[in-house]
Amino acid sequence: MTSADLRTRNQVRLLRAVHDADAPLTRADAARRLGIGRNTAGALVAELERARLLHEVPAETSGRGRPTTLLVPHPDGPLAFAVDFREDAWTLASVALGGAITELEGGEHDRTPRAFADIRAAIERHASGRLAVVGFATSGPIRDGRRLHISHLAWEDVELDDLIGADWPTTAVDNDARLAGLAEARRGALRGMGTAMHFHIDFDIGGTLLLGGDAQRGAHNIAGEFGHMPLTGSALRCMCGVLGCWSLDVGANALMRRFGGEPGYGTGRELAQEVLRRAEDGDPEAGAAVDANAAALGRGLGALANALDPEAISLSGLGVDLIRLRREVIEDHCAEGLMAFRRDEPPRIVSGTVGAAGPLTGAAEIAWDAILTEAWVRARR
Amino acid sequence: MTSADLRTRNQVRLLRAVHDADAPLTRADAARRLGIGRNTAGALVAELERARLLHEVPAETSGRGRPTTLLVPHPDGPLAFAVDFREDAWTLASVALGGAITELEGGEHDRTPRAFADIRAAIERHASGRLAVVGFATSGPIRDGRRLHISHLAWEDVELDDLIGADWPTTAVDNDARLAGLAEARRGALRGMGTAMHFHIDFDIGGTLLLGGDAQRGAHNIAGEFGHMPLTGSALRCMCGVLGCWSLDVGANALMRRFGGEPGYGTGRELAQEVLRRAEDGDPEAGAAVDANAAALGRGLGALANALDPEAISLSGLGVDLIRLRREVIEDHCAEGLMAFRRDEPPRIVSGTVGAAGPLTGAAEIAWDAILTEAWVRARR
DNA sequence: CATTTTTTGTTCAAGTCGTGAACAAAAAAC
DNA sequence: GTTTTTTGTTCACGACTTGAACAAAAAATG
Repeated sequence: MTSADLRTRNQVRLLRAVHDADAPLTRADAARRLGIGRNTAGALVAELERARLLHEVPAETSGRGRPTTLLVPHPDGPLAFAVDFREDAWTLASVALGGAITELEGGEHDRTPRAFADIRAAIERHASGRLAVVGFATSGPIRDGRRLHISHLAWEDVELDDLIGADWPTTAVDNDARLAGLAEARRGALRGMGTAMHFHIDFDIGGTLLLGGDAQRGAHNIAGEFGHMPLTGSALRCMCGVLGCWSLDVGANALMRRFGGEPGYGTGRELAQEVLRRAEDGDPEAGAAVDANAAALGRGLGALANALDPEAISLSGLGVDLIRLRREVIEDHCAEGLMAFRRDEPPRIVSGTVGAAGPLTGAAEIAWDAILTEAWVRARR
Repeated sequence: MTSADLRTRNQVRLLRAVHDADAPLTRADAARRLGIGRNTAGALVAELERARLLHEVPAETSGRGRPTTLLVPHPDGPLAFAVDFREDAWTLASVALGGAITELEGGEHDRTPRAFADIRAAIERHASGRLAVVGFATSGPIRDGRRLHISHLAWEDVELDDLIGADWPTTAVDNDARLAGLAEARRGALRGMGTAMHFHIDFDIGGTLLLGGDAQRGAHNIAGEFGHMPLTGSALRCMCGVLGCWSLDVGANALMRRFGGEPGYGTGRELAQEVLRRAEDGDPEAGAAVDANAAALGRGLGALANALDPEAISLSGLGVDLIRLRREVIEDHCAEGLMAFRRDEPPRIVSGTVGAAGPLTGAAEIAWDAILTEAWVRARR
């Protein structure tokens, strides 16, 4: 590492600070935050402005002192696109430095890999020279970052390379639940935490362990199937091939099974919503089902907290409803699952604040992660 | 970060390379490994020699070319001490740069916190000006790095600060199972892996998740109680206060329960060894017990692999015996617990290679981690 | 045995970088 | 109108890594 690399490194740190801040940073602020002199900050920013990575606009003054400038994305700067590919629809958005999301287009799809062609066409419709990296969120595990297993679309071992081909822009792909967790860690309820977890509860449970603001991927990029641990003593066989998965007792599938629906990825989401609504209105049968769901959720969270000791656990999807309707049930059963000596300091269980935009937001984050590197910035100068 | 810090950073990287290498590095080797020029390496080493952090000795020549030097610990360089504090005994060792361990002293103790005074006296007997940091391995969770919970010594919430006082040398403390895992990750069976797990099986199971060669600690430094997740459907209540812990079915306590011993931390280790011996000799009852133990172990490992996707899982303690006697049982039940799509690529289950020296080795690693920092090296120059 | 090849150590000029100090600039407070 | 506070700018300085060129030391070659 030469002294020139030092410069690049500081520029990346500066850009990262701008990207991560929730309010625009002033130049003097940024200098303090990075622990560098105002002169150095000036030199860094000047170069970044010339590279069209950062733009300075006058900041409205506040308090005394010479007025400073706000560091904002350059109007001709790089953009990340983010794609949220769901089971029957997709969304394409553009994301500027700092994380501001502009939805560009969305569409439904026919559940065949052809959908990727539609998405690529949409990307091309909106792409300009400013497009730098596409972040892509999809459901299902993505083994080694290349092979898709989306069971409810009956995509088994679909090669990602075949789908996106060589003519796509630079792309960073990851799993939706994991990206939702990343979004909470970077811009939501888990911000600033060293150890945290996130779970998305839909038909079943997917999640991720978040360490220092990064989602863990595992050795084959398929970490996060927490729903497929036998945490609640179920005797049923899960669609994944294992006996007794936690997911059998938590999420829409568990509600459907109880109310006669066939577990699977069809219209069950409406049924689940209806059960929640009825429970909210006082229907005892629905209430019992929601109780059981919340209890199983809490029990599993307690077990996981013993092993991984998160500071907080955020939930999305049905988890938000369960917290709203049954916080106490979740927390009580979580406490029961906690080792006695931990019960005075249980993990905080919170609703995610990024909400349904989680996968899209997380996709934007991994795209910007690919941009905010020394290699990329060095090449841009 | 000024250019002077760049120098320190490179010196730390150099020292780290020397420490991590399994064979002494030559100066030219080190330069290549760090990607720096021979001239820079020469300057770095000269300064480190002056700071008594590194010593150069002529390397026996091999192949052609001008002979080079071997980078070895300086004879007056800093030393780490490592302590392994077990339930009834302790060991004190001295560890040089590179990880070479010299056992200094050991002793038994009376299971009261007084043991710490003995250990401190031993440290003082052996300490010289070269002692830099003491790494300390103890059983039981250490909440926030300060409060000990060693249930089988009936130490509940013992304040570590009271025990080691202000007059101890700089100390890095951590849990023994976690340090055993760290030892495997740094110098054993898990070396070089991005995601791996280690479990120590004694009376029950303790373990750690290893990411990029580092053991995860959690938000309150009490991560790793994987044994207290309900992975095997037990209906018993565990000593920890939770129903159905994995540890109830794996380890010496499970064997003792089966053979009439009272679960607890007494003499059960001999009983467990006897059961293993009898199983090895073909005793059917003992064999069945060992089978059950191995099956429960494998089932839990499969579940954890779904969630955390380790490349390999290493075992220590009884786990080594279980692998030796029942590898197939473990692997079969692990596969049953794995989601179907992962079964063609299961985590490798291996015996740890550091063995009983795990906690001591891990303690040495965290001590050297505290030395091999930019702040420490800068202060030393 | 002399020469060539290979590898490593050493020296030196060149190019960068961040710093700290001093000063200028611009606003608010007095 | 003056003082105080905060920020921007300039510049000399010290420190670092690099790359090239050359020296040194061993093995290989003939």
